[in-house]
Amino acid sequence: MLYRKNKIALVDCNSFYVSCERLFNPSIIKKPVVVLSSNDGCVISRSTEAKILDIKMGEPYFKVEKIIKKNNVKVFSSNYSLYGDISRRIMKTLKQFSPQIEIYSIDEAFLNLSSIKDEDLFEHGNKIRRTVLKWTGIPTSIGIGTTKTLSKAANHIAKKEKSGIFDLINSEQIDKFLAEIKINDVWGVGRQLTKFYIKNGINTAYQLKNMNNGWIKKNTNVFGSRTAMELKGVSCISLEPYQEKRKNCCVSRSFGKKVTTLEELKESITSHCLNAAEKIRIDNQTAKKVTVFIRTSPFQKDKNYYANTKDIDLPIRTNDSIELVKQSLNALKSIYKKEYRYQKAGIILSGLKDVNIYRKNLFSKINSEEKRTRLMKAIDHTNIKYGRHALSIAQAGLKKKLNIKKQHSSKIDTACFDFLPNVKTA
DNA sequence: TCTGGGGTCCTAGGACCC
DNA sequence: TCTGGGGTCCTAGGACCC
Repeated sequence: MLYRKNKIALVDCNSFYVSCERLFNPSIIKKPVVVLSSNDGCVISRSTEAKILDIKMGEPYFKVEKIIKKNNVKVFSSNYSLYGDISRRIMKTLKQFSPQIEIYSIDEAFLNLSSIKDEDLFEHGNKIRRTVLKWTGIPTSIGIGTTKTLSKAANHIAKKEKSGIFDLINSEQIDKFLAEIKINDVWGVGRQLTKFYIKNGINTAYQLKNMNNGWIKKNTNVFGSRTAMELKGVSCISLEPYQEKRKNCCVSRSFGKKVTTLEELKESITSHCLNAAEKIRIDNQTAKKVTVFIRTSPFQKDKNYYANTKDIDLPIRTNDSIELVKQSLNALKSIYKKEYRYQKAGIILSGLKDVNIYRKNLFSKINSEEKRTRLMKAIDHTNIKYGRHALSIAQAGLKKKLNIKKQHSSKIDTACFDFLPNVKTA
């Protein structure tokens, strides 16, 4: 039997959100820069210069504010439509290098490079990096291995290499490199598993690779054993080039200021619900269940903590905004308690299925249903044409934007000519 | 004072059936 | 009312990812 080994590359953008901001603002190149999560809550992207200042990933802004001010770190609120737009351009570029591509996240993709000769892998990776940089302006790192987990590990090393590429396939000292990767940096090993492995004397990727599979299976689960097998070079997690539609759709936000009244919560839930409904309509899906959740801040330990969720099974699966809002407001009323200061509210639509799979419900009045479908289409159309929230329903409230902190926005809009970056020609 | 948002998959346990 | 064994399906909660 002809055996062909897999060759998988993981392409990962360097400090992706920061790099996107730099595209439109060259003055911050080589300067310390961070991008904050929504509500300017946490640091979610850092330039190399900011990492050196010991600003950690996920750290709350207020905790690092001193370091930031002192070192003149540039701060940006996140601009997801910009990042999404740049991401699509990058993925389109990557597709030219392998039709077998799995877009894994906004800034990462696995590429199947099995058709490339071993000796050409490094140069091929180089070409990918150069092209992405030239066409989109975003720097990347590339790790190459025989399994997804190994390509992730290789990427970890690539981040520290000057070339930005690391190829574990042609490396004669795979074990030496794996020994340098800490167990918590292995893809698939999170907090709990790290704790467990360290307790059992497993501190590096190399040690995990050499553990007896029976032991791992017995003490963790199939996930744990898959990760270990993949480190051994046995492919257990296949590349998935086809993007499946989502199975759940969650829209939630923290409040800029704590919220106490039912009225305010209603506004936020309505607005989240409208967003979620629009998302699943775009994907041509309907929901079977809607879940509403609210909670107070989990960080204020001395104060009363309250968190609750309510599921509602929909009698008929739907993507109708008006119906979904009605149901979710009912759910909200059943869990709202007035003595609390709420920090976050959200909604989850689940049991999502393609519209076409389910025929129209036999008992619904066809006429009114079709009218409703047309109304939803009209709303979506108008919002695409005139901007989000051009059409909404009254309950969503017009004041809600006031309650979202976004002090450092670059206000870049890639759909607007005014923001085209300037290119100096030599 | 201030601590993100959106996903997937696995597992255990309950409900139900024969 | 008591007794057994085996199977499926569903769901909540946990762990993980970016």
